[in-house]
Amino acid sequence: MKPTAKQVAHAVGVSIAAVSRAFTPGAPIDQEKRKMILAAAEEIGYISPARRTANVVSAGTVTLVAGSLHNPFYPLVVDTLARQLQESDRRLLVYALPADSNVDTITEQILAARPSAIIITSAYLTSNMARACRQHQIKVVLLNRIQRDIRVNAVSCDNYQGGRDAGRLLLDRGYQRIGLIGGISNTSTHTERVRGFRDVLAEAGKTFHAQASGDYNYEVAKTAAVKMLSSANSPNAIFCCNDIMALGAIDAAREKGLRIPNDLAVIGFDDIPMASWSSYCLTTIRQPVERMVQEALSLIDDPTVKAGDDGSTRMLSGNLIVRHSV
Amino acid sequence: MKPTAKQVAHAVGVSIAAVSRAFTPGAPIDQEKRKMILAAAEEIGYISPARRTANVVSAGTVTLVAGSLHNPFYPLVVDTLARQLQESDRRLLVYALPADSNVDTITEQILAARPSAIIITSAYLTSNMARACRQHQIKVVLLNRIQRDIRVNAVSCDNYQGGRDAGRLLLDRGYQRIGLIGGISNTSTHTERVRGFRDVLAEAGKTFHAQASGDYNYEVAKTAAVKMLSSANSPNAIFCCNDIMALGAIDAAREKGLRIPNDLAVIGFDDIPMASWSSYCLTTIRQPVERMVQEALSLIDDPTVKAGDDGSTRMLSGNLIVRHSV
DNA sequence: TCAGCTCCTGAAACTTTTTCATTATGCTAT
DNA sequence: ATAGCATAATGAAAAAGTTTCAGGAGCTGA
Repeated sequence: MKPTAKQVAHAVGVSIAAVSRAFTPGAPIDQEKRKMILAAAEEIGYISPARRTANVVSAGTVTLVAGSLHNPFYPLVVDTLARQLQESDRRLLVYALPADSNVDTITEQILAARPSAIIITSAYLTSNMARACRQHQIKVVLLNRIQRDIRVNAVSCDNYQGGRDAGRLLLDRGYQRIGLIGGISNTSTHTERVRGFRDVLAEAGKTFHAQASGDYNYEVAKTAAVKMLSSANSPNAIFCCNDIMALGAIDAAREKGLRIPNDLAVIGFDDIPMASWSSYCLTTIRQPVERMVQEALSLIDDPTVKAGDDGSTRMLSGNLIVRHSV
Repeated sequence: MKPTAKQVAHAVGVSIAAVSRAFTPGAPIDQEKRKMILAAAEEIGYISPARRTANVVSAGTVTLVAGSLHNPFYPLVVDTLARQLQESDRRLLVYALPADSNVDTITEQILAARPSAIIITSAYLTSNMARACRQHQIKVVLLNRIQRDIRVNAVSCDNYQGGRDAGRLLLDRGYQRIGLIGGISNTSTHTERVRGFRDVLAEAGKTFHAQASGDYNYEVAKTAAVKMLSSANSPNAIFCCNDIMALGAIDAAREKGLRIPNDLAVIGFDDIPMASWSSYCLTTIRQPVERMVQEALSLIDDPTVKAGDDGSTRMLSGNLIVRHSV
């Protein structure tokens, strides 16, 4: 038997009309009374019809908070997510963050839409927002981001292992002067990839021959690569923390007349569509986007995963895709 | 006096229950009868309560139907749209169409969410869907698409003029053997750009020196360019109907040892971020994405533009961005 | 032909919203 | 102080809308 307004009215000792008003924003009713009614309604499990239809609309909606879509990896995520949601008859709500801002700037806006689940990628989850989500019973999943200070659910490629794989390949191929172009230094993707790469080099008794920051940006990485390749005794292999930087490095090398991979080997990370373009044939670590998105959604769908709980991290291994740039 | 279900019921000659059912998805009612009721309701101006509350919820949400996000131009649109909507406290709902399918495959899904406005880009609006939207009082705006058979609102870059500008530049620079790599032939972007380009050449008494289809795809365009450049007496300038194809053409030329622009001039269309990468420095026609999105939203916000009305087309001029590929 | 089935329907029961008359409350001008 | 007035909150009842239910129409297969 479905709970009705009548039951709530009886429990609180008011008229049915009062219950209806309690659920209507702007209706003339005492705030104290409204609170009591809302509390009683929650206890009994009564949901007003208006709220019911609103729920139906928002139930099938997953919210994605993305950073800039300039790195082609993220459109890939959006695309995959949208498709997978469509298959299960759900919708995708997208927020794009202004460059280098954190989630807080639009937290209120996001919460106002009362989403039932949020996927955050390429942006920091602040403890502020984490608390708000916990309070509102909203599930949060970090995608391609890991954050140690806030214990929330996260899905990520095994960036450490990916970094190791990249390093191992370069070592196996016998490259001696190995350089690194890093991403944005306070991101988990950057630190983990670098750590994996460094560890495997260290195990072989090697260190970086050269090192620079590329800011996860084509132009910055290209400039860094030019500089790196201009030095005497320049590296003959470079690991770039993502693909667009790797493309920048390749273009830099070509401008200097170096041939890939004969004069310089380049390896990237992500496997964006451009990596397979025949001009680049970039060797890279493929992030299993399809499966990452699947995992993120399964975390959201899993009823045993509660909104307020401390989360776990699901780590998926990437695939070394060997093309011709190494 | 607000229109009621009773009036509708009376007008059609059915029970009030039937009217209620007509507005409830999945309720058992004859489709013919539902249509009649919906039509009468529209005439009388009756809106079901569920629809009414749903409207409030979805009022701040704009739906975008995009094709594949593989062409970097579309992530640009998504990004811009998301930001502009955020500024006015609204949300963006994204649908991604599986490659080469039309809107019909997800029409029902889209309509089930009861959007108040839809922006369609990179996908055909079928008359089917147009009719459905008209029935549900949903505003539709085509972005970067024009369709002559269905009169709906559209915002587009002036592709014809852009094609002309491209042609003029090549003529002014004195190129004699001019080739064309087209996009997908039944899109308005393709036909208009080609038409403008062809017209300006014709006015100078010239025709295409070579012509091929690149399918709006890097690899296809690159292959086409290789073939085009292998023929005896190959073109020394190529207009590509969008930027990724132009990048393909440049890469093809370089593989054949040609230098840009000395041996081959290439001009694209869109001005995607990669066009400005220093390896390409692609000369191209910039689509004014920011303003296109603005116009699309202003069409949606303009209360004098009615959902069911025949629409108008707003044409914005593109900008010729001269870099070093011509 | 007819039982069995599905699908559709209006009446009626039920739920919720809205209207309306009433009361309570507080403020102002005398 | 207190009459006069405006405002807000309330329940009863009317109105509006949804859901249930019993039946009827049409189809199908024995």
